[in-house]
Amino acid sequence: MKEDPLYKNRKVITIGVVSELTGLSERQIRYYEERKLIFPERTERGNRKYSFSDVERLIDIANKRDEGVRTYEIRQEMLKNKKKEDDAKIRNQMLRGQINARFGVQNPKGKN
Amino acid sequence: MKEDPLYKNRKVITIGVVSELTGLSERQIRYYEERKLIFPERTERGNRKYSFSDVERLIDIANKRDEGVRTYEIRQEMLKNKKKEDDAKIRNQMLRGQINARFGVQNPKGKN
DNA sequence: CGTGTAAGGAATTCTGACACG
DNA sequence: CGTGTAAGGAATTCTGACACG
Repeated sequence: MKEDPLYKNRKVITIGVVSELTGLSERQIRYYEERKLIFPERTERGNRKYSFSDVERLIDIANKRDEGVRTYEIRQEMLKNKKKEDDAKIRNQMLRGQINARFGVQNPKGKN
Repeated sequence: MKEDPLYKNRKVITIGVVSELTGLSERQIRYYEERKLIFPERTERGNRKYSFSDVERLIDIANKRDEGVRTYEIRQEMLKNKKKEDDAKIRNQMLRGQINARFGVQNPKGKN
């Protein structure tokens, strides 16, 4: 896990600025959240906060929408990609497991 | 000049979020601007927008203040550092000029 | 389905000022 | 000097709803 200087993923941008950055209306941005295409965090009071990644994703979404792609379809595509990534991650972990079993680490948790 | 993915330097964070991020009061943040330690941009209406760099600089400032350093002194230090950078930049440009004069570029602007 | 809009309220931000020290 | 605070107003954001298509 990398840490802090992942400016790209830190949720700090309010919806007004996101609207400026993307050219989308606040209505649209909120609607894409309703359709589970985007997942802002909230301030204590409840104001939405977005990351640069979110902004980029919104621009992607806007382009897809311009091509006539439905929000549902965009979501399906997202889920498909996510599944691929997750699968890759799991394969990776299994590989590590194999390696440790054969070559490594008598005492994985450091217990006695 | 690098371009867009300089997330670090894009002014997009409102003062409320900056306050959360730095632990400083909005009053303090505005005051450090008054003392020319920090230079937010503004939205159309006039709301301040800060970058991640600004946030980091504010954290630096807060640390200096905790050590008792005055805002005036912090500013002097900043200006000193800036001067160094600018001087380095100029030396760099002069060097390029020398190189071009001796070895390069008959037609620097591409004109006929 | 995707987006606009008016509605009402609550939180945000702004500026200029007084306060203290 | 550095920061808190109350003041008043303007812009922001939120939600739920009606509208159109």
